[in-house]
Amino acid sequence: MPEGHVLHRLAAALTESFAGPPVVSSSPQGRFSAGAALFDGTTIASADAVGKHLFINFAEVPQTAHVHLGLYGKWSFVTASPLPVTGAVRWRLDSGTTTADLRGPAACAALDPPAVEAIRARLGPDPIRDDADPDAAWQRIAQSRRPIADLLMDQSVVAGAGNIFRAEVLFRQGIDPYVPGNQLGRERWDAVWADLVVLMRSALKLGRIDTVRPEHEPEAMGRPPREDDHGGEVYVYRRALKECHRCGADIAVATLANRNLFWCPGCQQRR
DNA sequence: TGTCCATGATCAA
DNA sequence: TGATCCTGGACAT
Repeated sequence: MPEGHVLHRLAAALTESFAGPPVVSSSPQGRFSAGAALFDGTTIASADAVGKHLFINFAEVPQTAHVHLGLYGKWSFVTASPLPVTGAVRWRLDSGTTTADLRGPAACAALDPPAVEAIRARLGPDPIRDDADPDAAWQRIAQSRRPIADLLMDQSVVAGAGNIFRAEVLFRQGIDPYVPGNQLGRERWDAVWADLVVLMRSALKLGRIDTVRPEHEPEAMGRPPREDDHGGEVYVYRRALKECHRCGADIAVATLANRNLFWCPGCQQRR
C-alpha cells in the first residue's frame, strides 16, 4: 500500500540487505520466471526509486528490474534463509541471510536501459529526491484547467504523491481541491511543493504517513497524536463526516478521477 | 463464509 | 466514465 516514500524505503532496504554478495533470484509463483532467472547469481549494484517506481540494478547484466506495487503490492523482508514459500510470491531474492518476497505487484519486469529511461522520462519531479525540479511541475499546473487535486495525483506532474499526500497537503495549505491548476498561482504552488517535501521526507524517515506532528504544525504542539487505521495521524484522509481537527466542520468526501477525495469545506475555500 | 474496500494505473468505449 | 488487474484486511452474516 504505497505512496512514494515506501519505494524509497524499499530501495534503501534492498541496498542494505542485498548489495554485495550474489543473490539467489527466483519466482516461486512462476509469473516472473524468465526475469528472475536472468538475475539469479548476480550482484545488486544499486536500488533506486523515482516516485512510485522501484529500479534495481545488477552488476553483471544490463537489464534493470522494474517494480511497481500498484494498489496491493508488497515486499516482505525476513532475516531467514532459506524460508519456506507461502502464498503467491512473484519474486524472491535471497542473500543467504535475508529473504525478500514480492507479492501482488502491478509491474515486475526486467527492462533494457531504453525502457527504463522511457519510464523515468514520463515522471514528474519527486519531492523526495534532491534532483527534483518543482518548476517542471509548475509548468504543467499553470497551463491546466484540471483541479489541483487531480493534477497532484498525475505522476507525470508530481511523482510519488498519492491519495493521502494530496488530501493532506491541500488541507494543510488551505486550498480548495477543485481549484483549477491555472488559477492556483505560483506562490501557493511553491507552498504546496515545500510542504510535500517536508511531509514525504518525514514519511520516508518514520515509515508511515503522519501529517499531524508538532514539527510540521506548531499550533498542534501538545496535542497527543491519535493513530488512524492506516497507521499514522492525518487531518482529512479517510475521515469523511468526522469533525475537522481545526475548525470542527464535517470532513467532506467525493469521488475525483475514480478515487475518494477528502477535504474540509470550512478550511479549504476558494480565494 | 461472503462482501466490500484500499496509499494505483491502464485500457476500452 | 467504467471495467479490470494484482492481494489482503476489516467487517458483516
